Amino acid sequence: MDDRATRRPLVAVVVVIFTVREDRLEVLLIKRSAEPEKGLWALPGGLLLDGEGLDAAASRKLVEETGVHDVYLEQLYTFADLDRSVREGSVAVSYFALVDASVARLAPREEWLPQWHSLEDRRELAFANGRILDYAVERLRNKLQYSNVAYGLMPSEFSLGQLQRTYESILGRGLDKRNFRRKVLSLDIIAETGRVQAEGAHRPAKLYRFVRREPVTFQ
Amino acid sequence: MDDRATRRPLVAVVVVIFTVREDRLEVLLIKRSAEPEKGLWALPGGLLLDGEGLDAAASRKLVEETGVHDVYLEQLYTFADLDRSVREGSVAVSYFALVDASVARLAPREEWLPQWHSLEDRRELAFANGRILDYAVERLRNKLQYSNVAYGLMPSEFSLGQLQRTYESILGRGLDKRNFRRKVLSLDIIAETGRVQAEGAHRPAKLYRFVRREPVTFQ
DNA sequence: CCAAAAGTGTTTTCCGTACACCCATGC
DNA sequence: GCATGGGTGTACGGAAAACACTTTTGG
Repeated sequence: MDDRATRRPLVAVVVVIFTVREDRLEVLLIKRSAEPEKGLWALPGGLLLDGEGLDAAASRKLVEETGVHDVYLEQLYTFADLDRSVREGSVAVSYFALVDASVARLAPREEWLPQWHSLEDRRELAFANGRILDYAVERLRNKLQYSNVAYGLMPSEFSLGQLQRTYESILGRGLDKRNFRRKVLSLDIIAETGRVQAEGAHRPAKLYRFVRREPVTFQ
Repeated sequence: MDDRATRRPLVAVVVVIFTVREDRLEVLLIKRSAEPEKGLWALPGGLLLDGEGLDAAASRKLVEETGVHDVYLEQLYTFADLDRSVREGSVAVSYFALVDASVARLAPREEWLPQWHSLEDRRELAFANGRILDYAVERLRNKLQYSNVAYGLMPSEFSLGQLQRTYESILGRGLDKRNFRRKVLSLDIIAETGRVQAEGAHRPAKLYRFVRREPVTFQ
């Protein structure tokens, strides 16, 4: 075997895929079907294909696991020696993504099964995945304040109430309705569609859409 | 030759080393002594050594080029295919660092000569180094507002005037003296040493030191 | 006494937060 | 008519920004 080759680090991507289901922030985890840490849950990831770029690999992983493309995807941080199952000296470039759970179609595998997990429920995380997850959540919560990332989680039309519940689920705390509305409207990231949504025994809600369904940051 | 080996990406680190000299923000560049892009200037960097971690490699590069250790060093972003001289499929993990120019001793090589360059003067930058540099400057300016990173650029004792000039050099704009003093003092990152510095025909300045010479972030 | 940098407070503006009531609808 | 979520304005407090003069020294 080529001696230099064994010393050459492998490069992998790891993707923290978030969604909001039933007012809970959830993350996609894969059940490991091989040693080490077999049976535990881990963030989806894998090696770069020959000649593939980092963003491309992350995007491919996202499609493989959820079937969605063109969602919010951002590089987070790069770790060395994250997953010792690959080999010592490996490097993992982490990403985070936001998908609309109602659009995602999780790969229906027997082995390496993907599944949404509530964030609290992280007892059985493999490797240092807990650290990445914490970091991703922190970044997501920050980004929410001064960008339009949430477009990745919302259907094409939505009420301000729905949007607020999504924000609250991610931030893990309640928000004041009036302050929330003033804030998101002042950012000019959403616009009225002119249509309303009548559901239930109460006043129908105006519907909004994101002005741009691509990353926009302020400040 | 092992076929898998040729497809295995190489991992490099690239370090954006900043300093402030004569009230100008400067960056350390290395003159390339080999093709491609021979003769152009590039950010210092290199491959990981066998078993070396990312932070360790960045730190080693910093010592090799400037002789300093224990300075502010932070991971920035990871690029694929940055430096095509290494090989296609390579990955470069970028870092940024801050050093006191009066302490740094640049490696006195003939080949691959390191040299401080003003930020404006970037006509002859190799590869995509310009992008990394822009990103590093942006991150540095942000970090300055809510951390004590500047400790890496200041001598052990300094006046508030000196500190303000350093901030202004990095931010590229003037700051109000009173607001600046109120701000940095309120952050509790510096403390009076009790000594003063008399230089020139004017009132002597009180000297300060950083309370902690290690990364501290607020908010 | 003059030039030069050190040092010092007050006012205004803006942003985040706290807070309570009426509106339109289905049943 | 009542329960339900939709929709709206104002007041307060803290941080950032604007702004000018006095102090201390060396020559």
